[in-house]
Amino acid sequence: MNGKHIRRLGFEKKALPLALAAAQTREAAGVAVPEILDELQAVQADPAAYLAGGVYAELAAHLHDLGLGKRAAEQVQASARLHAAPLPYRVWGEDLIEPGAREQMDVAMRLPIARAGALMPDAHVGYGLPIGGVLAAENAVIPYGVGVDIGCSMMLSVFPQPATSLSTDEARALLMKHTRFGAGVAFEKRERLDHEVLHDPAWKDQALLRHLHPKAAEQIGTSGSGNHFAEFGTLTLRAPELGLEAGEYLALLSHSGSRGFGAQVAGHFTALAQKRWPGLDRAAQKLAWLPLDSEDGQAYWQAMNLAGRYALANHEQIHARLGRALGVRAAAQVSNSHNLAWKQRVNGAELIVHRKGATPAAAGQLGLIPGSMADPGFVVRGTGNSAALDSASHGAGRQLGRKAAANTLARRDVQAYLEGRGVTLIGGGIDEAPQAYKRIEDVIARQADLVDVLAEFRPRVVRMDTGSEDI
DNA sequence: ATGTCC
Repeated sequence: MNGKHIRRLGFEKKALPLALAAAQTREAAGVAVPEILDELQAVQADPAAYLAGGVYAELAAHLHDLGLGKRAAEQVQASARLHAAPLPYRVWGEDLIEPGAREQMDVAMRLPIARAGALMPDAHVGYGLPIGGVLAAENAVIPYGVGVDIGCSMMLSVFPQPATSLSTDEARALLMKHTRFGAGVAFEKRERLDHEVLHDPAWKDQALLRHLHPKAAEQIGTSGSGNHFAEFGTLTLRAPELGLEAGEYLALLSHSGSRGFGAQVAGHFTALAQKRWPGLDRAAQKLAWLPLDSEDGQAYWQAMNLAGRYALANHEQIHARLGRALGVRAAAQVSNSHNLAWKQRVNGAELIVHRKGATPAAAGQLGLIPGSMADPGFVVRGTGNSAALDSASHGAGRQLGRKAAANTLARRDVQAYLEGRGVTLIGGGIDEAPQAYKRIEDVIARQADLVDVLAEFRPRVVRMDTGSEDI
């Protein structure tokens, strides 16, 4: 009797020495080898029957545990199975939304962890959850339900002086000197500013965060690429609001996120989530989630919230640098995150509400909904619509994808659009052309029951990343 | 969205 006989029966790893020891005991007791092999096969077939005692008990216990482990793993994967039909959800501005975004939201509403959802009128196709998608999940957070740019957000500063007090040339010079745009861009060493968010104790809690801290420190106060911008313009208040009298004011509006730091956090935890559910339906692979009560889920929650605070710190520095250069203190400031997840009570239960390109719009909550580089943006106040999970759109939303915009739009079309509205543009790729976006007036009109408009902001001097194709 | 890897 030797290991070869045992291995041939399919015993491996820890079961192999256990089976061999039992077999040798039987052999010493005078049992013939073919009979022992029959007994081993019987233990293999039904380990539970041999648990009570005897020479095969230890082997049986081990095989029994293996079986339980396998069944548990199967149960875990079964718990990831999608529902056959999506939970019902409301859509605002259905006539403005491409079918692909609806299909993505349908898949999200079939997730076993989904409890409620809504689609905003700026919705368009994204990775996993569509942009403009709102999804409430139970005890789970979906990295791609938040998005790659964790904490992407808006900030508005209103200055107590007329819009005409800053010339186009002055505005352009200020933006060129005090903002930084582009992927990978950081502030020059001697220009860097400190911020309390860089001293947040959370940075020391995870190896990933410790590793990303230097990048965060060098990129703080920068604006990134894509649809991010910083712009001076005119804010029109038709009635007293924000602690200000009605009138026209000089204002600064910025759109920025958590830069390389947030992108790497998103990538790290998306990979962990996808690894966790190898059997997940292909259609939902990018919606892989982390249980909030798991170690990975807790780590993501901490990193995500740190990235959210960091993104707002970026805006604070953008506004502080430009405000200081202007020599004025802002009379009012509004900001909001539109790529983040929040704990929120929904129909009496505490759920995780993901907003991926959606503005929080609880009753009385202030928010900012920008149009495009040459179209107005709006200061809004939420109405607290529960069917929308207290949300609104985060902008106009794309009607052309980046490639489609580059293929169908011409520079002169964009220049004419900018000239017609008196907008000066620094940088800005063709894929960010106003014509690539839905009409903001339509998008605002479709969500009259989600937000009240308090003020209109018209951009005058806009800075964006150069992009691949300069206008 | 990000400088293609944590």
